Amino acid sequence: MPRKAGSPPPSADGGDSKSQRTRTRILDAAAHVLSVKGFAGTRLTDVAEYAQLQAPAIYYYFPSREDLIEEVMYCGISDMRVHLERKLAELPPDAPAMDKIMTAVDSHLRHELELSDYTTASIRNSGQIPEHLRTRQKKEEAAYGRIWQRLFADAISDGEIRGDIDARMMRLLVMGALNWAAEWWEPGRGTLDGVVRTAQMWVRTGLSPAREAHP
Amino acid sequence: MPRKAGSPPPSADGGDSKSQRTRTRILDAAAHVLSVKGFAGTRLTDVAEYAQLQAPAIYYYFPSREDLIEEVMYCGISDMRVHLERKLAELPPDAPAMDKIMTAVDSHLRHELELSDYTTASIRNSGQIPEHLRTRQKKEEAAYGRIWQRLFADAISDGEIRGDIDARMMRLLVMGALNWAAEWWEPGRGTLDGVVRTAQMWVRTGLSPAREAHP
Amino acid sequence: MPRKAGSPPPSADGGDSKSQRTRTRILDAAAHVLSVKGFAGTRLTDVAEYAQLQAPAIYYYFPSREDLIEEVMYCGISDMRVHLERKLAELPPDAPAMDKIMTAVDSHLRHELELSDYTTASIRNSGQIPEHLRTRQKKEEAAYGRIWQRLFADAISDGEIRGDIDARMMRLLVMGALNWAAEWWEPGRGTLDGVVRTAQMWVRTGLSPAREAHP
Amino acid sequence: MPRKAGSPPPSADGGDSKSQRTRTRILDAAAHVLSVKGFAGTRLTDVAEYAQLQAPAIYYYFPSREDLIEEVMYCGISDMRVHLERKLAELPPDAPAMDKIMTAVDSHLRHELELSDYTTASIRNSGQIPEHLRTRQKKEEAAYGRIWQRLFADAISDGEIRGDIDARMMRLLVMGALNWAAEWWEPGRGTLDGVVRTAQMWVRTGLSPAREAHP
DNA sequence: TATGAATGAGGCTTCATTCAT
DNA sequence: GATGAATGAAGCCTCATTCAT
Repeated sequence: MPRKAGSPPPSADGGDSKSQRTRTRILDAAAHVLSVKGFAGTRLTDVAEYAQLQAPAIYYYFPSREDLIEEVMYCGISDMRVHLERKLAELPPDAPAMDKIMTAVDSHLRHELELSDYTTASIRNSGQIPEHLRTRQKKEEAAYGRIWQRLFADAISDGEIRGDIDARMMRLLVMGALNWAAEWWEPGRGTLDGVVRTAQMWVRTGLSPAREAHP
Repeated sequence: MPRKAGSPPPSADGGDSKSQRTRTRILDAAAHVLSVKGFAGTRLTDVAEYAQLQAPAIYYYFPSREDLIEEVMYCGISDMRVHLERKLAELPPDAPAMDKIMTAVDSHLRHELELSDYTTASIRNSGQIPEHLRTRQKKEEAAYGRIWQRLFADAISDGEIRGDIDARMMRLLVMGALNWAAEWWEPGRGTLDGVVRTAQMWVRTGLSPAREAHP
Repeated sequence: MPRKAGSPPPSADGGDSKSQRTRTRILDAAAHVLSVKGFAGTRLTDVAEYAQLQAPAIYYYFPSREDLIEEVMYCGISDMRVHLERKLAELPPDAPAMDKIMTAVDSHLRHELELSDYTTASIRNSGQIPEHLRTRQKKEEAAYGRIWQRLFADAISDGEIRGDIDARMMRLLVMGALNWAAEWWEPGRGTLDGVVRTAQMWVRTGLSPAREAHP
Repeated sequence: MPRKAGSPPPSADGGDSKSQRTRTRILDAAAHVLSVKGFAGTRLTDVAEYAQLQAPAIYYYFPSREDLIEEVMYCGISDMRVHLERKLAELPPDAPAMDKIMTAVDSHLRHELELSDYTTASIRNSGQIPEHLRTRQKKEEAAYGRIWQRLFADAISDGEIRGDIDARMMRLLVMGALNWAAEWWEPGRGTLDGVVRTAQMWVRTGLSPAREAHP
C-alpha cells in the first residue's frame, strides 16, 4: 500500500515500486495543472488525464483533492529549499557573502524555470489557497526565507550590501523579480543562462555600496 | 438600461445614476474577489455578497460571469496605463530618461498597492484565464509594455542605462519585482513610500552604467 | 382600469380604449408564442417583445402568467365555437345534415388556419397544460364537441352517414385530421380553399352509406 | 463507457449490459416525459425520477439535455419507419396498393398508441423543438413520408384511389387523423382494434374512386 | 490496483414576479 | 400606464467523492 500524504516528498527515496512511481506521476500532474489553472481551477479529472489514469484512482494514493494539492504546495517550496541548501554547501565555507547571494539567485531561477512545475504552482497559488492547506508550506516558506535573510544580513555586516536600505524590503523585491520570471520566461526566447546572468548583475550592482564617495 | 460590457471603465466618467453606481459596485466587488480567489475560484455569490445584492442582479448589468471578469481584467491594466501616461505627461518634456523610469516605478507601485484590486486581479490572473477573455487585456498589456520599452530604449541611448545588458530581460525583471509586491506588501508593515523609494533605488543603481572606471 | 382576466374575449365588444387594445395585443402575442413554443416554453419576455412592451407591463392586464395563458386557451376554443355556431345559423334550417357537417369542416379549418394563433395554441397545448388551467377551456371544448356530436347524430338518423360505424371514434378521427392541418399547412403551398375542399370530399365520401347495394 | 448519443436506437440490439439497460431506461423516461410535458417542460429531474436515478447520472450517458431529447425525437420517428417497412415487407409482393395503405394505417396507429411514448413525443414536439435538434429526425420524417407518398402514388396509378384529388393534401390529412389519435385515445374507451378498423374504413371508402357512374 | 457507475453539493443562469417611480 | 431595478425559486450542469467489482 502506498504511503499516506504526509510522507516523504515524491522523489525522496528510492521507492521505485510501480506504486511509488504512479504516486509521483499523479503528484507531477497535479503540480502541472495547479500551476496553470490555479487552485480552484484544478480538477481531478484534468490531473488524472495528465497522469494517464482515471480520476478515482487518485484516491488510492491521496485521501482527497485537498491533500494532494497540499502536498504539491509543500513539495514546491521544500524542494526549493533543499536545492538551495545543497548549492550553498558546495561553496567554499569562506566564500564572500555576495557570492552566496549570486548562488541563491542562480539556484532559485534554475529550479523555478527549469526543474519544476511544483515551484510555479507553489508560487502562483500562495495567495489563493485556504489557510489550512498551507501550514506545512508556510513553515517551509519561512525556512527558505530565513536562508535568504541570513545571506542578506551577512552581506550587510560584511559591507557587501549598502547599509542604507530596508533589508527586508529589498529581499522581497529581489525574490519577487525572480518569482515573476515564471510568468514571462519561455525557453524559446533567450537562454536561461542569460536570465540568470542578468538577474545576478542587477542584484550585485543594485545592492553594492555606492562608490561615489571614494575619489 | 445599464451599459453593456465594453463600456467605459468604472471610475471613468460622472455616470452617477444609481444604476451606473451599482454597476461599478459590482465591478469593484468582482475585482476584489478575483484578486483573492483567482479566476476559477471567483463565485458570483461572493461577488454579489461583497457588492451587497443578490447574485442574479449581476445579470442585469453583465451578460455573464465571463463578461464581468473580462471587464475587470481589462480595466485593471487599462487604468494602469492611463495612470502612467498621466504621470509621464506631468514631467517636463526634457526630463532625464532615468527620471521618467523612476516615475514609472512610482506610478506602477502606487497604483498597484494603493488604488486598486483591479490591477492585482489583472496581474495575478493573467496566467489562469482562458485566452478568449484576454483579447482586450492583452492589447492593453502590450501597450503598457511598449511605454516601458520606450523608456528603457531612451535611457539606453542617452547613456543612462548601461548598454551591456539585454534590455528586454531587464525590463521584465524590473516589472516582475514591482508586480510581485502585491503578494507581500501590507499597509501595516512599512510605508508605501518606503517601498517606492527602495525599488527606485534598486532600479537606478542597478541599471546605471558602472562607475568603477572613474577613479 | 382594464378588466380582469375572466372578462369577455378580447375582440368581443367595442372596448376600443387604448387600454383595451393593449390588452388585446398582449393576448394576441401570448397566443402566438404559445402556439409556437408550447406551454412551458412561453416566456413573458417573449410575449412582451411580440406585443412591443416590457414584461412587467403585462401584470397590469393579467394577474399572472398562468391567467394569461388560461385566457388564451379559453379564447381559442371559445372563438371556434362561436364561429361555428354563427356559420350554422346562416344555413337554412332544413339544410341536409351532411351539408351542416360540410359547413363545420369549413368553419373549423378556416378558423384554425386563417384566423388565429389562438386555436393553434389551444389545440397544440391541450395535453401540456396543468389541469387547473383548463377548466373553462374544457367546458368550451365539450360544448364544441357536442355540436359536432349532434351533427353526426342527426346525419346518422337521417341516413346520410352509414350506421355501421362507431360515431364517436369517427368524429374524433375527423376532427383530428382537421386539427393536425395546422402542423403542415402553409399559405405558400396550396390554397386554403383546396384544403377545405379535399377535407370535405374525404369526409363526405368516407362517411356516406355504401352505394354498392343500389344497382 | 456507454455509447454516445447517436448510437443505435434503444431497443435495437441485445446490448444487455447493465449500462446499456440504464441508458435505455433513461431514454424511455425522457420519451415519456417529453410526450406529456413538451420540449420546454421536460425537466431532467422528472426524467431521472421516472428512470429511478438522480439527475446527474443522466450525464454519464448523454452529454446534455438537448442530446437526450434529440435522440428521443430521432428514435420516435425512426422506429416508426422501421416498423412500417417490416410490416410492408410481410405482405405478398403483389398485394393490391390499397391493402398496403391499410397496412400502413394499421402500423402507424398500433405503433403510436400501443408501443411507444417515443412516437407521441416525436409527433407532439415536432413544432416546438429548436431546428438544430431536428436534423436527424427531419431526415427520418422525410423518409417515412416518402413511403406513404409512394403508397399513394401506386394506388392512384392502379386506379385504387380516385385521381381527382390533391394526393399530397390527402396524404397529410390522413396522417393527421392518425397522429391526432394519440391525443384522444385511451385504452379504457374502445378497443385499439376498433380504432384501426374505423380509420381503415374511412380511408378506404373515402379515397376509392366514386361508383356513382356505374348504374 | 484500477475502473465503471452513481450521487450530493454547489455553481451559473433564467425567469416570473414585485416594487418604487 | 409603464418601466427600471431587483429578487427568489428553480433548472442545467460540473465535480469531488464513493462503492462495487
